[in-house]
Amino acid sequence: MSKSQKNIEARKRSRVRNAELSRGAILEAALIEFSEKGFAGARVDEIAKRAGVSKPLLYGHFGDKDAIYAAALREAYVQIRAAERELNLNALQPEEAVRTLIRFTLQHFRDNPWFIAMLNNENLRGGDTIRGMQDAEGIQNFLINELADLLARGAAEGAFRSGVDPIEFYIHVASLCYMPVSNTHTLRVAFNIPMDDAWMDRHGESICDMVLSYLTPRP
Amino acid sequence: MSKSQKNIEARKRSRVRNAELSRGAILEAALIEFSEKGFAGARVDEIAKRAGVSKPLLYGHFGDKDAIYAAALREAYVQIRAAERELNLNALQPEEAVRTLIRFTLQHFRDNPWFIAMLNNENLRGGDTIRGMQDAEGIQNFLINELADLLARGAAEGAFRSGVDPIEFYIHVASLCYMPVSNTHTLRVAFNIPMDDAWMDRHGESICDMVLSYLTPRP
Amino acid sequence: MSKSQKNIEARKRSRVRNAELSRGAILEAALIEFSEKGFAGARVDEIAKRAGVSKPLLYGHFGDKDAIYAAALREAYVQIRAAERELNLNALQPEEAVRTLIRFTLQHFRDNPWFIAMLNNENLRGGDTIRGMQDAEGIQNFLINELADLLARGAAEGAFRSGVDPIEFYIHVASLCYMPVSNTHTLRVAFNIPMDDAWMDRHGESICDMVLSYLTPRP
Amino acid sequence: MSKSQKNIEARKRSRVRNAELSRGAILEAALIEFSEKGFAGARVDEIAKRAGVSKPLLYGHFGDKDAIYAAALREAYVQIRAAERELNLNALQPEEAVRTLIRFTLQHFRDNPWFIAMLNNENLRGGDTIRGMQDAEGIQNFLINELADLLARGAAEGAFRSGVDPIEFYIHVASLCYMPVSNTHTLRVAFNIPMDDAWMDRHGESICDMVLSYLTPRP
DNA sequence: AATGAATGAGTTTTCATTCAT
DNA sequence: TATGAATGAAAACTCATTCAT
Repeated sequence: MSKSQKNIEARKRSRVRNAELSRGAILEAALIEFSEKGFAGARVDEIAKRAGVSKPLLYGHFGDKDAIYAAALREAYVQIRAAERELNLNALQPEEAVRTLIRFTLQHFRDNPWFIAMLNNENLRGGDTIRGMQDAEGIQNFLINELADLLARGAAEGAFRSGVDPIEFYIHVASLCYMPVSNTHTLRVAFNIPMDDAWMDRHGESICDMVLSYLTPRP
Repeated sequence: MSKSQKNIEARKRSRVRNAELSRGAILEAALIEFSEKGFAGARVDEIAKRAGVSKPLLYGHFGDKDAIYAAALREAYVQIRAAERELNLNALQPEEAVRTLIRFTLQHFRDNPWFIAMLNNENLRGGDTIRGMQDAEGIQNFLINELADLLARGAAEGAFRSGVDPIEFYIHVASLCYMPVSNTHTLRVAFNIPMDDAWMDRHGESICDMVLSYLTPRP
Repeated sequence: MSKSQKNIEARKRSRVRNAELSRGAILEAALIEFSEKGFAGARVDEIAKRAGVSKPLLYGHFGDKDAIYAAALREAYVQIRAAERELNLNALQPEEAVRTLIRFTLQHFRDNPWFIAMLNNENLRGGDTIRGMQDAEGIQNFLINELADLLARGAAEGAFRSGVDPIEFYIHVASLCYMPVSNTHTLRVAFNIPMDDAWMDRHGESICDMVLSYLTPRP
Repeated sequence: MSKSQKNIEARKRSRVRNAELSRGAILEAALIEFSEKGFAGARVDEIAKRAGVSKPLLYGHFGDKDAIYAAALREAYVQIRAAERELNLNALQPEEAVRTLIRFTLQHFRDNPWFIAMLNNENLRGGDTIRGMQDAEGIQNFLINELADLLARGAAEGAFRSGVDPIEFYIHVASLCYMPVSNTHTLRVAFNIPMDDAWMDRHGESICDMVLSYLTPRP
C-alpha cells in the first residue's frame, strides 16, 4: 500500500526542524498505518517510527489517536480529490466521457487501495469522524459538477436519456467500481475467480456496457 | 447491529451444561462483537460477557482470538446463505425475478449490516482468514445456480440478451446494492444526502432500471 | 525422560475402574510431568491427560497440586530405592566394590534423569515438601549400611584407611557422580566439552581414581 | 537469597531517568526472582516491583520473560566470574593453593546460593538458554587457566602427580563443593544430618583431603 | 467411581499517553 | 522544539480447581 511519502523523505533529509514538514510526515505515516491496520489495529508507535518523529512531538501536533485518525481521514480525501482534478471530461464526446469516467474510477480505486481502506474503516466506525469534519460536506462537488455538465450535454445531443440525477448516477458508477476492488479477497474465494488485472479490466468494460445501456435513450 | 442470539438466550434460560449451546452462544456473541468493532477492536472479554460465558470456556472451545474470528466469519456466511435459500426466482417471470433479486439483495444488506461489516473487515485484513477456510470456495454456488437458470430462461424467452455471465452479472448486482449500504456514512456526508429508507428504496428502483436496461436485448 | 509407566498402560487397557491403578497411573504421570517441568511449570491438565484420567478423579485422589507433587516426590524415592537394592557389594573385593558402587551410582543418575530433576526441584523449593514427608528420614539407610560394611571390611583387610565416615564418604561419591549429570548442559557450554557417553565413562574412571586414592592408606 | 541490589538502591535514590540504571535494577531483581522461584515460578510483576520499575519499562528493555531470564542468567555468570578473579593462587604453595581453591569454591557456593539456583534451573530447562548465549563458551577460562598453571607448578615441584587434566580436575572439585550446597535440603532429610555451618566446614576439609590424596604422587 | 463443562483469579504482554530534561 | 524514559490501564491468554450429572 505505497503512498507518496514526500514529507517523510524530506523530513529525514533535512536537518532543519520544521513543524510543517513534521506534520506532513506524520499525516503520510498515519494514512499508511490506519489504512493498513484500521483504527483499532493502528499503532501510534508505528506512526511515529514511520514518520521519523518522536511520540511526544506527534502528540504535540495532533492531541490524541482520534485526532491523528481524523487528520489522516481528511488527508485521504484531500489526496484523492487532487487526483480527480486531472480528469477532464468536457473535452470528450459524451459516451467516450462516460467510458473514461468509469475506467478512471475503477483504476483510481485499484491504484489507491489506502483510500478504500480509509473509507471502509470510517464506515465500519459508523462515520463518527467524517460527520464531525468541518469542511467535509459536499466533499466531491467537483466531480458531481463535471458529471452534471456531462449528463446535460449528452441529453442535449440525444446521446443520453434525460432526467438522470448526477449524484444517483455517480453512486451507481462508484458502486460498480468500488465493490470489486474493496471486496477482492472475499469475492475471489466465494466465487473462485482470479480477480487479477485481466479480470478487472474485463469487468471494467462490462461496467461500461451496463452504464451506457442505462444512459442510452429507449426508442 | 442486532442479531438473532437464539443460543445466547437459550443458554441463559437453561441450567443444563451443554457444550453445543455454549459454542453457539459464543459464536453469536463473536459475530456481534467482531462486526461492530472489527478484529483489532473486538474484545474477547466482551464476547464472553455477551455470550454469558467465562473466558476460559471460550478459549477452550476455540483456541485464540484468531480462531474465534475465523469461526465467526464462517458463521456469517452460514447464516447469510441460509437466508438466501428463501429466495425462489424460478416461480417468477424473468424481469420480475430480476427485480425481486435486486430488492432482496439490497434489503438483505440493509437488514444484516453485520454481514457487510464482517466482509469489509475481512477484506481490510487482506482476506487471510477466508483464504484459509476449508469449505469457503464456491460459497455462493446456490445463488449463482439460480441466477444462471434465470438468465438462460430470460434469454430463451427473448426477454434478456444472451451471453451474460452469471457471476459477472451477480457481482454487478451485488456491487450496486452493497456499496450504498456499506458506505452509507461517507456517502451521506460527501454528497450531503439523507441515506434514509426512502432514499434507499428509490435507489433500489434505480438499480433495477439500470440492471434491466443492461439485460434488455437491443434492437 | 522415559519412565516405566506400567500403571498408565495397565489402566488404559483395563475397562475395569480400579482406584489403585488410577493412583499408580497418576503418580507415574506426575513424576514425568514434575521432573520435566518443575513444580511451577508442571500442568495438572497434562498429568491427567498423561495418566488417562479426568481431573476431578485426580483431585479426588490427591487433593491439590501440592499433594500430587508430594506423592510424586515420595514415588521418586521409592523407585530409586528399589533399583539400589540390586547392588550387592558384599560379594566383591573392597576395591572392586568401590569401583562398582561408583560406576553404578554414575550410571544410575544417567539412566534416571527424572530422579535428579525431582531432587533439584525439591532443593530449589527449599526442601519444604521432603521435610514434611513422614517416613523420609533415613531414606537411604540401605545404601549407607552396605557402605559401612564395605568400609569396615576394607579397613580390616588393610585395603582402606580406617575412620572414614560412611555418610560423608557417600556424599563425596554422590557429589562426584551427581554434578556432572545434573549440570551437563551448563558444563558443556562453560567448558566447551562434549559431555557425551565416552566423556562420561572416562570421567567415571577418574572418579574411581580419586575416591580410591582417598581410601588407600598412606605409608 | 540476598543479592547486592546496588542498582536497585541507586535507582530509588536518584530522581534522574537513566536507562542503564533501570536496566541494572531490573537485572538484579530478575536474578533474585528467577533464582528463588525458577523460570516458571518467577513473576514478571514481582521483578518489576522489586526493581521499582513499571512492567512496560521492563518489557521495553528486554522483550519478554524468556529474554529477561536469559539476561539474568548471563548476569549470574558475570557476577560470579567477577568474584572468582579475586582468587590469586599463584602466590601460594601448590598444596596450600589447592586448599584455598577448595575452601573458596565451597564458600563461594554457600555465599551465593542464587548462582547454584540459576544453574540448576537452567539445567532443568535443558540448557536451552545458555546454549543460545553468544559469549558463553569458555565462560570459566580464567579459573581453568589459573588451575592449569597451578597443576603444572605442583607437578614441576614434585608435589603433584603429573598428567592431571585441569578441566576434569576442576569438575571434580566443583562437584564435591556443589552438591552438598545444592542438595542441602534433601541430604539433610535423607541422611538425617544437620548440614549447618560446622558440618559444612568439616565437609570442606574432607574434600581437601580427598582432592590432595588424588594429587599426591604415589611412590 | 467417574467425567465433561465451567470458572475465579491470576499472568504475560501491549498500548495510548505523559514526564523530565 | 524535541525526545528518551517511563507508566496506568487494559488486553489476550492460562491454570488450579470445582460443579452438575
